[in-house]
Amino acid sequence: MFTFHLEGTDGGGRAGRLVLPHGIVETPAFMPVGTHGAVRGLHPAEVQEAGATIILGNTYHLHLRPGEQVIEALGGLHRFTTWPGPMLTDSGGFQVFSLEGLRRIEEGGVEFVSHIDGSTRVLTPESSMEIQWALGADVAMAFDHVVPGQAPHALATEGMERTLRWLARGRDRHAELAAESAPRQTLWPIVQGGTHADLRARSLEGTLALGPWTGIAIGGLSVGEPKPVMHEVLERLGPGLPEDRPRYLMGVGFPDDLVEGIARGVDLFDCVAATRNGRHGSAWTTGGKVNVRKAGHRRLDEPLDPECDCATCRRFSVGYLRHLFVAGEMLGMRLVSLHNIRFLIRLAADARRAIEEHRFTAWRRAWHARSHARGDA
RNA sequence: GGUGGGGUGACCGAGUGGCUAAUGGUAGCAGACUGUAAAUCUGCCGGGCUCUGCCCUACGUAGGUUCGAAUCCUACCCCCACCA
Repeated sequence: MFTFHLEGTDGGGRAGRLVLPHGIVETPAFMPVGTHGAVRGLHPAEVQEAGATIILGNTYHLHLRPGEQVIEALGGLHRFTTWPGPMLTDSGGFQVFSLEGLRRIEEGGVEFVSHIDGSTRVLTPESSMEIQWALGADVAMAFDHVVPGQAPHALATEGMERTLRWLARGRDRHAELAAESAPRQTLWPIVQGGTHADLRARSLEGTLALGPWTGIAIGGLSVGEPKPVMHEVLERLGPGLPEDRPRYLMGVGFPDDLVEGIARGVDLFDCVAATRNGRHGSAWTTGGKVNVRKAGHRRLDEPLDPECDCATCRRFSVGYLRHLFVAGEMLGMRLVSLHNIRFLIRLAADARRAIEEHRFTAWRRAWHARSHARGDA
């Protein structure tokens, strides 16, 4: 349980197999985000059919609504949502970042003003573990302090050091909870440190000292810093990361980010962009980014991406998708969300195959050539 | 036929002498979105140009008053309500 087998490496990329209580995750893999216990707009069967092996839930949001006690009473997050495979819950640490005007950070924990009813909610490293334990995902994440990408050294230091102190507390609480029952959930730490090389190094060192861990996450990236900076952080971190543990780059990314992350040794990704952009009518395709709503698509009788095997592309024309968006039909948002998650899942699977077949560098080069041809960033 | 109300940019609808190419909203067009406070947000939205500005056209139609009119006056056309 909670084991990771590195099955092959090539051109910086890693092909692996992560074994979790609810199933196996072949890596590299993209994990769709289901904040409220649902990948927004999609039926679990659709998410499965798109090839997802593991999805996320969110501690903060599920704590607010419906509350972990309710989910526990209904059999835990898996039974509640009917998602049969592995799940991972984010700790609420990202909400410390994203809900910045609605929270106050103290050493003990973070006080949030609920955006739902204005009530005060406190999340601590310990309570985040208790909530996640009650939710019962395969993987729980440490409660961290995420700072913006432009954070100066002092602030990044504060967030990084606090993340380490909170990690020790969360680890201890999680161990207490886990000691009371059969193993069912593992806890992964999160490396912070912003864009500062020295802080990232210290964060990694401190994190490993608090281990052992069954996996390790890299947080605080794609939060406003330039892309080359993110790449550099990953490159510097790589050599220090245990080879036999999965590496999870949190909150990333766009298609190019997956390719570049994989090339720098990342095994797991998650990102809301697939579903959010999908709801907003923006699709990733092998031909580049497509704005489904564009007027020029009115009479386009072709699939979004002729190379895509998703349920949307197999059946519907862009002309129809555009109509759904213009008419405000929710089906349009669902169909493009579905396409986008399939696109990222297939991208990761293609990369995996290329690594297994030792042609990852060429595969990556070909990807960028196409990327360049279509003028993507 | 009479009386009263009204005709504003694709649509709805503010504006009642200068700060008005004309508030808002809708529709339309384009863009953004990275561990989801997001089915959200931003920009453009009469035409033209030698485009940090200039010119033309525009508030039912035609004329008038005024330095200046979508705003005041006259006539006409059309719409609505009520009365005959």
